[in-house]
Amino acid sequence: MRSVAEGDRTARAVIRDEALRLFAVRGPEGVTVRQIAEAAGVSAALVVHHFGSKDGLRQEVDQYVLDVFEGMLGELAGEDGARLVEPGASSGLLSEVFGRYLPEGSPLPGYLRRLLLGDSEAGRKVFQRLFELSRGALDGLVAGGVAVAGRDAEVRAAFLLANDLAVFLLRDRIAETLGVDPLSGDGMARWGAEMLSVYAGGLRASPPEGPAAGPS
Amino acid sequence: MRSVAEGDRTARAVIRDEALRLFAVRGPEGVTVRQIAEAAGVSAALVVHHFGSKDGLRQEVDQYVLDVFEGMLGELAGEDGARLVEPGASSGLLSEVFGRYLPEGSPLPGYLRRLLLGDSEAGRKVFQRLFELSRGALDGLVAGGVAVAGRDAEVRAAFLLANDLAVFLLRDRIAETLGVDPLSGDGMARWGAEMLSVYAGGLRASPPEGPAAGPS
DNA sequence: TAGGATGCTGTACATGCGTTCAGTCGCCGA
DNA sequence: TCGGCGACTGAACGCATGTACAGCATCCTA
Repeated sequence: MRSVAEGDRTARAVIRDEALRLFAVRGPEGVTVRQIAEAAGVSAALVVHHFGSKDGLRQEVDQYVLDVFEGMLGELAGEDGARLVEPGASSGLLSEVFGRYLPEGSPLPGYLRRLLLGDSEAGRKVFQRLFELSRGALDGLVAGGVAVAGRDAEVRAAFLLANDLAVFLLRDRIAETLGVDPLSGDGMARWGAEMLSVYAGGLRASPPEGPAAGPS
Repeated sequence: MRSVAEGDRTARAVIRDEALRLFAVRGPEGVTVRQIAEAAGVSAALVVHHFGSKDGLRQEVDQYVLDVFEGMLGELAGEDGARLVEPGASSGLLSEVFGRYLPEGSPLPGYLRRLLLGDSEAGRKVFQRLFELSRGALDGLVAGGVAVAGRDAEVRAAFLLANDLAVFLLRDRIAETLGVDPLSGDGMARWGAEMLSVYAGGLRASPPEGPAAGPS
């Protein structure tokens, strides 16, 4: 038999994808080689055959996620950063990217979450890249007159990025407490409205009245 | 021998404390019973003898952390919530609490981090409690005229809480990228200044000039 | 059409895990 | 003083893990 299973992906690709899916949910430590093999419909020995070891597989999945993510961010690069704080924007940069490029149940967000919270080299890269993006977006906002650099533009950009990531990292907790998933359409509208309101005028300012309408 | 080791803590307490320390760094899954026993200077069998099982130990550590944390929050309850957005405040509620009640190298923040990010019942409780605190603080700010409730006070409180937790959850990544630990004295001053500036007047507003001085 | 390379499997092995168990030591109430 | 009791240990058990290995089937090449 010649390595074709599950459509036309090679068995190698199927293993990689199943590993990605399982790693995203339970983390590499929480998943066994045998479980990955079963999910991919192959033997445990084949996993080792293709990737050398479990850690080799983990590294390859890391790299794969990095590449896919970079591809998504690359498509975004040319756009106007000022969209971020404009009417109708989503509840953040990441939600925007995910909502646009990933299907509903994609394991990528979960995997990236673990990457950001762990201390892998891949995680550092992702954060560094996001920070550069945030830094650039802030510059765009300043150029557009929508924001000022503040006394410390680096810290201000990091503050905005951290706030953005917070919704993503605490999604489940927020959903439980608020009763609405902040990354769903409904949740993004409510979260985004408050976020934009604060960013536009601080805590003293009221959000606009109309549904999901931006500051004049 | 009568169960006295490491000062006057019982062996049981020593085991609990060492487990807390190790769990905070590597997570319960990443620590073995034998490692906990060695760190506590006892046999692995004694760990099981006192706590029934590894999971029993984990549950007890969870409860212990919950109690200590609740004690810290209780002492804070009577204070004026408006302190949060006032000049000289720290870079957030949690940093404030930790800085005030915990010694430098305390494992508690790390443990709480894992609690908040995992999906344990204890984690849900902690977040719920913090949300109530945030909700109350927002009410205090509104009463003091420093903020408005917004169109959706629940979401606004969650937004403020999530932003606060973000610094805490992403501490390492931020420190690497910015070159300064956002929870150190220096980092808190810089982070807090930008945070307060945005909360006071939005992204269009500049932070004040003086070092760590608040809005007029 | 021979033969080597490649995809793939079942089995086996060493290791480390959580847990059990029989037994020792020292304290304390009767 | 003695008998029970709780703290505590070393050794062992069953199990799951990551990995190595020998072998089988299929394909590509010469």
